[in-house]
Amino acid sequence: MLEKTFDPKSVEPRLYAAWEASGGFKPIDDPNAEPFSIVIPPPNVTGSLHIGHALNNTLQDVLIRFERMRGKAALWLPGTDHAGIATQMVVERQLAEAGNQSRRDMGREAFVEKIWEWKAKSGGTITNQLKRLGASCDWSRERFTLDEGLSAAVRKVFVTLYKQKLIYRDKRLVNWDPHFQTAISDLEVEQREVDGHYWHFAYPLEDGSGEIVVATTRPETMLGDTAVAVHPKDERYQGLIGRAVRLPIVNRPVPIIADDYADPEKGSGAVKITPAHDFNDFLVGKRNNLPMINIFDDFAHINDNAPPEYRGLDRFAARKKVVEAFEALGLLRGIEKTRHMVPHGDRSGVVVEPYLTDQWYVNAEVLAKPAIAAIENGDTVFVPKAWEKTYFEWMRNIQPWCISRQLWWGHRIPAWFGPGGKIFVAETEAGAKAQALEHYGRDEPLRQDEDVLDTWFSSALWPFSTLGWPEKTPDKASDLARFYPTHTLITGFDIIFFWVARMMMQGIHFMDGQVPFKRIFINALVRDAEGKKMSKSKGNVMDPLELVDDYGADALRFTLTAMSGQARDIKLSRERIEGYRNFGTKLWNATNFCVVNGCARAEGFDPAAVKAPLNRWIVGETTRTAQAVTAALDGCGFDQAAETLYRFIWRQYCDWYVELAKPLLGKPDEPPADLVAQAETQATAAWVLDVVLKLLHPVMPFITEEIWAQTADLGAARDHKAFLMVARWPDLPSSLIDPVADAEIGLIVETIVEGRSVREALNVPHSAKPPLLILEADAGQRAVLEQATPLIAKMLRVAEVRSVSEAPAGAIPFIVDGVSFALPVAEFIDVAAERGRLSKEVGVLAADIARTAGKLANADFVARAPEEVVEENRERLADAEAAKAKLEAALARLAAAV
RNA sequence: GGACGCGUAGCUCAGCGGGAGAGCACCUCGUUGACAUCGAGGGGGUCACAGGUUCGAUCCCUGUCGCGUCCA
Repeated sequence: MLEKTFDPKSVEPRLYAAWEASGGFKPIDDPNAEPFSIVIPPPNVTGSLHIGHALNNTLQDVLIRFERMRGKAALWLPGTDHAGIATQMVVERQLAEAGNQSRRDMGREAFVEKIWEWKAKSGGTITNQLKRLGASCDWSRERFTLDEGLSAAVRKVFVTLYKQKLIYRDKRLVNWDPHFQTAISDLEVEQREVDGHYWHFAYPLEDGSGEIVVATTRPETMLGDTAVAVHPKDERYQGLIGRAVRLPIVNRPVPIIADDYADPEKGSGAVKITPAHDFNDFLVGKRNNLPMINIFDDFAHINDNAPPEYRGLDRFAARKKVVEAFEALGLLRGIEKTRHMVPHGDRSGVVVEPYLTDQWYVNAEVLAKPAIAAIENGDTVFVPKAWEKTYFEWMRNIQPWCISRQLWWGHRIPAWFGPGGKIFVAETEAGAKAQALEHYGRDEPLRQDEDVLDTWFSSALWPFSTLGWPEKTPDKASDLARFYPTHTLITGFDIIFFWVARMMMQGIHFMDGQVPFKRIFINALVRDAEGKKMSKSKGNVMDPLELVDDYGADALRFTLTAMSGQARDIKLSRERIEGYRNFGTKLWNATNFCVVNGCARAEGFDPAAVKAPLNRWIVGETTRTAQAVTAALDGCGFDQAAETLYRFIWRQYCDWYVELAKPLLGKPDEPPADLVAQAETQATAAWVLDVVLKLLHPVMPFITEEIWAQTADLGAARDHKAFLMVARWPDLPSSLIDPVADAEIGLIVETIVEGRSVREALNVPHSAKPPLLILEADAGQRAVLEQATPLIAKMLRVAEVRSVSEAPAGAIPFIVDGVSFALPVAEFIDVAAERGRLSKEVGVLAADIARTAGKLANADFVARAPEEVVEENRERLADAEAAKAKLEAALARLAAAV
């Protein structure tokens, strides 16, 4: 007897600890075992588990548990990302709250020390949360992007790419976050739609012969304007191209140039060009050799390139002042309200500035070429395939990758500046000094670049840096040799560009052309029940840990797995999770039934040798299920696997097998007539349950492991006594499927279903136990039905199943699989209801006959459709006509009886 | 503006060339030998719209409308 219900709260922590202690999360040592590896998308070390992580990591765990059970050397390598800005911000905020010195007062070294202290104390939050979800990561191999090994990998990659001239310094526009005073990546920029204005400014022509009107949402940038552009074909301005306007306030002449960028349809058709503060204008500036005047400092305050009265002003104050100045000068030609997209730093929340600075860049175009080819030729495949379009789109239009960040938390760039601005790049300071000595012929002071690398730079190396590179190399016996390339990457589409693509580039470049993973599974994005992206500000976040508390990890995992349909959003609701919690309970209760009814493994049980049709049927259905689940998981069809298991366990095993098995099993204190059949059924039920536990384990590891343990001592010992987690995955041959048993049980089931439907439709009382009469059936069907009398009697609540030659008056007819039944319940019959039921049935059949007959009358159909389709329609027609004739006869009898 | 995707039962979604399914919700009934976190039955859909291809279209193609995401 099991406990009344499964209690996740007590079981989950106990089992997780036991699993981990057993060493079962580590790949098996067997050198013959096929390696199967996954690297985790490293969550930010500051992170806490949100529902997206829960989905992503559940799917990874499902896959790794599946492959582990299939006997592979399965490695799920976990770790966290140092997450430059996010982490620095968290610690800065904590310092401020505690009233400590600011980062700048404290100095770089002390501040970084503080971050490490913070990491030691709080950095493990998310990994502990993953454990609550059941994630079977090999924690002994856990890595951190800033640990010593990964830092060595970063330095080696940087130096190598520099030597190959694939890393270089350049002055370009970057996304500048004035709050953190650093460049940030495109990924860290969030476009937000905000209310704004178009200010229409008149720029007087230099010769005083007129003016040209430009519109802008950013008036302050006019302080850095170096041109006005018009479209080369815009007839209105043909005479002005090549002339100049005098920039108000600044009092600087700037040329009127012709450039395709100016859109004649927009506003006046003329556009002001500020090359140092707008990405489009920057390109216009490059094309036209315009000066680039930077008007901001690192805080986005106006610098000395602007007139004195503007210097030091914040950009928004400057905006106001510029507009006022235009108004005062009588040059403000209009203000128009608008809503437009404005870039914000996703961490700081402030408006990001395009800012002209010196930064380090990776020549991504060169690295992208083999990474594109790898997808084109199938070395790596996307699942679903459609995502490769997104990948190609970006990779074929790739821009130089800005990798330097003006932060303190991260990998310090291994570059040293010497006198005269000479740069020495080396993995160590000693190396740089040696280069400098050679270059200058004497010791000169070197200053290391203050900047750190983009966090994504180290993430891009994750699939090989975590496996021991560069210390280990692919040709030696090592994790790297064994587990690279990894097999499947499971991640979200939001980081295809920023992470997936870059791992492809770096992996191929540094691992002798070997791709970092053979398959990329892109999981859906989790949204709330309204389809909104979950965010704290919307207040619609669902905390996975709270859901685990309320329903157990298995229920959450099953829900996420079942809803993980490809290329689609997941709208999560508590009702759904509740439903799958109930599913676990159902399995628990079914197990309890088995236990109470003596179902136990039999020594040497052979599923192929069972005799009873019911048992042969369930063995076949179990086989189908095992095959379907295996195929689904093999192809990342997680939702299909979950769906298949749900249907089999609930709708077949519980609803039908267990119910139909009851007569064979007898009651605990009342043995059935056939002890051989009883024993066989007990053994079969236990066997099916063991298979089911294995198949369900990857999705619902806790409850299955617990049931596995609770049933460990029932009957013969299992082939292995360890955890279910490392049991052998079922591999059942199709020969276990018996079409004869399928047909027999199918007939019984359908008879019960139809009979019940008829009873309910006519309101036959539960207490009524009429006989079930067989009017017409072939000999085989008759034998099956008569033999199944106890089953049908119990489940259909009939007294007996008997063959008769003619239906008594008032008997209700129904037809299953060509068998004609009658239920004599004259005393309960509501004639009108029955007439309605029969007429409706006849109507449905008549419509079907008309459609099918019409089809078969179409010569083209008969000639062109496949033979089996034509045949199927012929059968359908014949069956429908036969059934209709019988029901019409019954209808006639009903009329006669009244 | 460009690219991609999506419009199937009240809701969330499967299906994707041969007369449409599930879960939840809803209605009726039920203390039947594990399970009320349950069981039995039921209602409910011109598969967005319009053309086309085909013997046959929810499924393939084109267009329209609506929605979403990413990139400008």
